[in-house]
Amino acid sequence: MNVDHRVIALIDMDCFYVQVEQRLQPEFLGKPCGVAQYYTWKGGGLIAVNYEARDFGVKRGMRGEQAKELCPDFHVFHVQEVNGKANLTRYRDASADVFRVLNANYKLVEKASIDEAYVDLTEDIQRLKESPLKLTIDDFPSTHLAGFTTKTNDERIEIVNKWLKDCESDDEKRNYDLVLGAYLVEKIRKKVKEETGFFCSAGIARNKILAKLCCGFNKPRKQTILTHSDIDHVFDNTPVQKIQGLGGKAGDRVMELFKVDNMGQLRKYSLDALQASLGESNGCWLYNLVRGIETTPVSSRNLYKSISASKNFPGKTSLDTTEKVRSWCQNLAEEVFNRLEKDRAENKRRAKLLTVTCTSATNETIARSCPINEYSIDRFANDAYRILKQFNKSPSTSNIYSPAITNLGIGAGKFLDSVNSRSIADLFSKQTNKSEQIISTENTINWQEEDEDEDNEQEETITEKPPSPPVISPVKGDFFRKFQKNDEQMKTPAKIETKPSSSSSITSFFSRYTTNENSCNSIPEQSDDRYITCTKCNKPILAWDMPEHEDFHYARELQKEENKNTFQPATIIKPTKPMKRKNEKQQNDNHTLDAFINKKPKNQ
DNA sequence: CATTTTTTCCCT
DNA sequence: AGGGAAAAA
Repeated sequence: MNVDHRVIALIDMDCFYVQVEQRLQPEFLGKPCGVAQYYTWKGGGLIAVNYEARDFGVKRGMRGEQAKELCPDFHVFHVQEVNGKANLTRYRDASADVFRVLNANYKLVEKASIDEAYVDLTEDIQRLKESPLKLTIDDFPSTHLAGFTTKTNDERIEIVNKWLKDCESDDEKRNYDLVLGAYLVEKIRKKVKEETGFFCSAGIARNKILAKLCCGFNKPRKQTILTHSDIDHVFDNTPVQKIQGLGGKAGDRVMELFKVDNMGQLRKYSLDALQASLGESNGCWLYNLVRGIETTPVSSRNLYKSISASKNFPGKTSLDTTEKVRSWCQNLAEEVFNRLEKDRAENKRRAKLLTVTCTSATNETIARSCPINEYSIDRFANDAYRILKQFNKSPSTSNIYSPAITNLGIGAGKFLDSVNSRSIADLFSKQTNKSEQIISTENTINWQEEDEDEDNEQEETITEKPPSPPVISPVKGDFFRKFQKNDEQMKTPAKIETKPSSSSSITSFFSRYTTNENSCNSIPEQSDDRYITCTKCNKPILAWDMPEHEDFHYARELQKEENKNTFQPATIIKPTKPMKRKNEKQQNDNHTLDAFINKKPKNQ
């Protein structure tokens, strides 16, 4: 029962941003609409278009003005602007409305994007089986079967009815849990509509990739089931790029390498053939997928791992003075701060790492990080600006910033629960009594001191609930993310491209840019108080990595403990990796991939 | 000059 | 840590 007897749904809100705006202004329901960011440049760029407008050929990415030409009745909603920057808060809040409903009804919900959720229904279906119920076509008002195109509702009913009959008479009842899954999804979608006002579509299948794929087959306001027996037929008509993870360069490479354009054509390739070109992990993943097998679990995570704000400054609008850069640091810092504060209140956690990203007019992107010691707009803005100063090539006497910045972003991540994970770990580990030296340095992550009163309470209650066991992920379905291009024959001479040599990388790297203003106080030299010595392994660990590092030790201990008692039956995973032992796996992968990448000749 | 703004995950 | 791919509205 481990193989793939799960039932997974992918729920996707229909043209979500448009629905959010229409909920606020219902008079636009039923009319062709879209949501655009900004408006001065050709009426803004559309990031969402509803189905009424799509009938006129309006597409995402178009300009508001262009949409008007195609569809004179088209209405453009504009994303809220704060300090001259698009602000997506309204949609994040609406997203939270949706997830409140999903989470209230199901335990295993994974937020896949602002408007998409995976739900693992397997257990709910088992429960449902205990009290049998008689389902009729009326329980499936918006359900379709993948692989069958129906023009009319009567046709749809005929198909679905036949399928329901088949499932009942099927002795093994292999498909019956998909029936129940579709039934549950009809119900949850109705509930979402009732409680949020939003319509959605859904796909129901035995794994995430298939659920995601078939969700797109009937939209909007419909759901589609993909049964095991229909997979071959569906894959014969599924372009490679339609598969999640293969929509970009990876998919192009697969098509080129194996001379295929749809998924079905990949069936004729052996596991070895796929692995030879794609590596052990990717080859295995694809081999199984083509046969309808994919084991990536639905993880129950609702919270963002990072919060960021960024803005493009294209062409003439690029940030070419220190004042502009300073000022936008302030604006972005303000947005990040506001969202971070809200997140702290709601989720009792704090971000520990601030990351500044910027793209220069030379089209080079850099990202640099520094620890967050204190939540404040000015701290974020100052830290960001101090980092950016390092990359300004103009003399400090000038107010010119060069090369000018065409994209600037500030983000925060590495969240740490205010209910400190370290104290939890300590409570459960053997030597409880020496946790004090972990956070002792002044310059490290001492935000705790401000919150002492509330922390005291929390520590008491901790003993009550044991920490959720570390999820040791099984053969995590890997995607194809290992393809890069190296075709920078461009005229842009690769600047100072003297790789930050392997040695003292950070120091040497910055030293190249500190011609003026070497008073970069918050990014200290190598007399590093950013490092803390781990008491468990005696290795120097970056301060902001310490909590994770601690978790690592903790998880390891737990695992040791568990291995004493239970024996792990080696992951039962299907007909996967036969030969190929662990012996040179790494070398093998790298080798084939390198050859693979370098081989690519045509790339204009 | 111009889809833009996010977010996550993988590779090195 | 930092760069980049992929995906979504």
